[in-house]
Amino acid sequence: MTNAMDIVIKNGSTNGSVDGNDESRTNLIVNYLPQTMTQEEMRSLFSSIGELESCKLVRDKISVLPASLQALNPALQQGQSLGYGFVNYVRPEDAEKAVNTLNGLRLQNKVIKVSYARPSSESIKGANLYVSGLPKNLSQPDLEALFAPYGKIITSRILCDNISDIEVIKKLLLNGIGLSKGVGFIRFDQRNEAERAIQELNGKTPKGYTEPITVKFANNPSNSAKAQIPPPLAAYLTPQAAAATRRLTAGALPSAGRISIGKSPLFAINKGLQRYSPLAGDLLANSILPGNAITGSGWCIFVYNLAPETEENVLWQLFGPFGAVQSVKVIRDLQTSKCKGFGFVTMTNYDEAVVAIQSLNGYTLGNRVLQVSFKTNKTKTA
DNA sequence: CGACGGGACGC
DNA sequence: CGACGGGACGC
Repeated sequence: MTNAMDIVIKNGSTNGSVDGNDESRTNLIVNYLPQTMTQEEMRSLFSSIGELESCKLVRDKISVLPASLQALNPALQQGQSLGYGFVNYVRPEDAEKAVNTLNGLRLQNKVIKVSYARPSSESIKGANLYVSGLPKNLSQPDLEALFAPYGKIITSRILCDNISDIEVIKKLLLNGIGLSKGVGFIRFDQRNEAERAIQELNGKTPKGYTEPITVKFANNPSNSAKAQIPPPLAAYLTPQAAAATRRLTAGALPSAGRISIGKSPLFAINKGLQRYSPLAGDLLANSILPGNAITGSGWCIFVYNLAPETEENVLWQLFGPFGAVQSVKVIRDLQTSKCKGFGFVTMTNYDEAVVAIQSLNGYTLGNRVLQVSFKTNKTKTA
């Protein structure tokens, strides 16, 4: 297994790569891309630095869509973005410049990471560890320090509780309870480094710790066998929507961690969803699909029972905490300029729109109970 | 107890 | 208590 063949670096014209091109100084890996970013958008961004040899956004190819629906739109045939990709420049100096200027760039709600891709190799796969039983006050540097003796750490992370409502924040502020769930991830450069860390740390109580920790290989994200969507519903869903639904079904709340304290109102997740929307379609009504999905222009949300004095900023404040908001619109009477009682909000990401609807439908704003749902196709003329 | 805009292929 | 992440090697 130990093979030095793939790490040969020479000054001359030859090297260890298969195709004879040394990519070690031109090929970049880009991580933490926004979910909605396409390969062409990625190409556009990185082309601004210099000429590209290639650009590849990695997508999952697992399809939840029947072939008949995919045939409607070629874009649906591709799986959802896995949030990372590769950019290979023609010139090493451009690659270097891309790392220096684009690493850390904020795109939508993400901060992208741009770094040199490691040479593709079997030895670097499956080097991600799942660690539990960590002290709640352990910092990320602490975690890395614990694992550093066993190899080169590529990434690390400590998971935190979802902050989905105001109660959690209150607890945090009043009691100073830590966010950490006591679990984290460590990705090593090499799998054998990860294996050694397991041998040395799993079940052990590190110095200064009071409890033993668990260290094992992290689950492979590709085979997360969570609740599946019933076929009739899946037939209407985009891959993104299906994935979001899977997460919701599994009880996980997407978009956690983005919360704006002090920008009230914040909201408890609404329990009794349906009764506030007697006339609205379901959350996943077929009337909203697949038109929105195909045009890719965002998810339009209908907001009803707004007060006559309502201004646009109210809608921004209501929906902003849930994710990327593209536009808001308060519908007004042309004569009086007073709000006619409803408005529209377009959000970029389906899963964020779902959470916003779930959270805001039934929410009492002033003395009015809002009704929030995906926009339907109703027209005034009816 | 009433319910789904308006503008428009754009640098 | 356990906890598996919006995404790190070309899905």
